[in-house]
Amino acid sequence: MILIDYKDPRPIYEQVTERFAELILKGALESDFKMPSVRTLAMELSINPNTIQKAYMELERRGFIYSVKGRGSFVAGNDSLVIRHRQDCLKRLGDLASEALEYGVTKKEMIETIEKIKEGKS
Amino acid sequence: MILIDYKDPRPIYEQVTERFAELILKGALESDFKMPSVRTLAMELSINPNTIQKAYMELERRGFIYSVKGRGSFVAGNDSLVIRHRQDCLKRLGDLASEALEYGVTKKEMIETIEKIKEGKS
DNA sequence: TAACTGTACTATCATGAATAATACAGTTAG
DNA sequence: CTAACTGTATTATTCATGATAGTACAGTTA
Repeated sequence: MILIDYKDPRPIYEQVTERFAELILKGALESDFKMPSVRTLAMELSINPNTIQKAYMELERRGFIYSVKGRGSFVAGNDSLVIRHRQDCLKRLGDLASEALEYGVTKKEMIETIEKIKEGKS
Repeated sequence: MILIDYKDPRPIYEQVTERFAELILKGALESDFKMPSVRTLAMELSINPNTIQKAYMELERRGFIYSVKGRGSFVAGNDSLVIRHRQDCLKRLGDLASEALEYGVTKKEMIETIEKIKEGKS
């Protein structure tokens, strides 16, 4: 479910955070799904529990999960998260396109690039 | 010409590198323009000469400038760099669009976003 | 020749990521 | 009830990286 890439320059806690956010946003993890415990996941990934704790705190701060002392951490309802993320994707795309325009890339080229994308190539 | 943003999480040498790359790619610095010397620029920015040295080494590695011991560093010819950067922009845009597709953003939304961009809004 | 250039090297410091080891409080299955 | 699990918090240590500081050497130029 989670893989750590030690060639990735990003810190481990960030990779874990992003990976779970991705799974939740793509609907791979249902609402109220019980997340692996901090200690269990740390064991599985052969890393320190504090690193997982940091990732879970960040996921909770961003609304992806909720944690209950003694019970565990669970996936939060994700409808508004999905909507927010789509808006964020569009914003990032617009920003990147604006930048590309400044470097001389044309809107036509960009639109053609998007139209050429094969759907479902994950 | 160069400004350091201490709120930017990126290291200083990277900010300097990216800023010069931007100036060169946008044609603000002509070929063979003499770059400020390592020590001069360090003085101006109130940072360490080694930090500028690192930025210039990176700029040279990426083909933006060339350095001559005793004479200085100079902007390299930038035609192929510009072409390469436009291709890179398009690739990044395509990658981001592919990712957005996986999160449920439609091509139509993306294309509309691009079409709405006001040109020359830098 | 003096003052400038790039380049290289070593040492030091601050910061953040990660580890390590506890500790405490709440939950739950046996 | 209790043992074993949960999340959470805290402190100390290690390590890598960015940045600073100081020095040195080689080449250029007015």
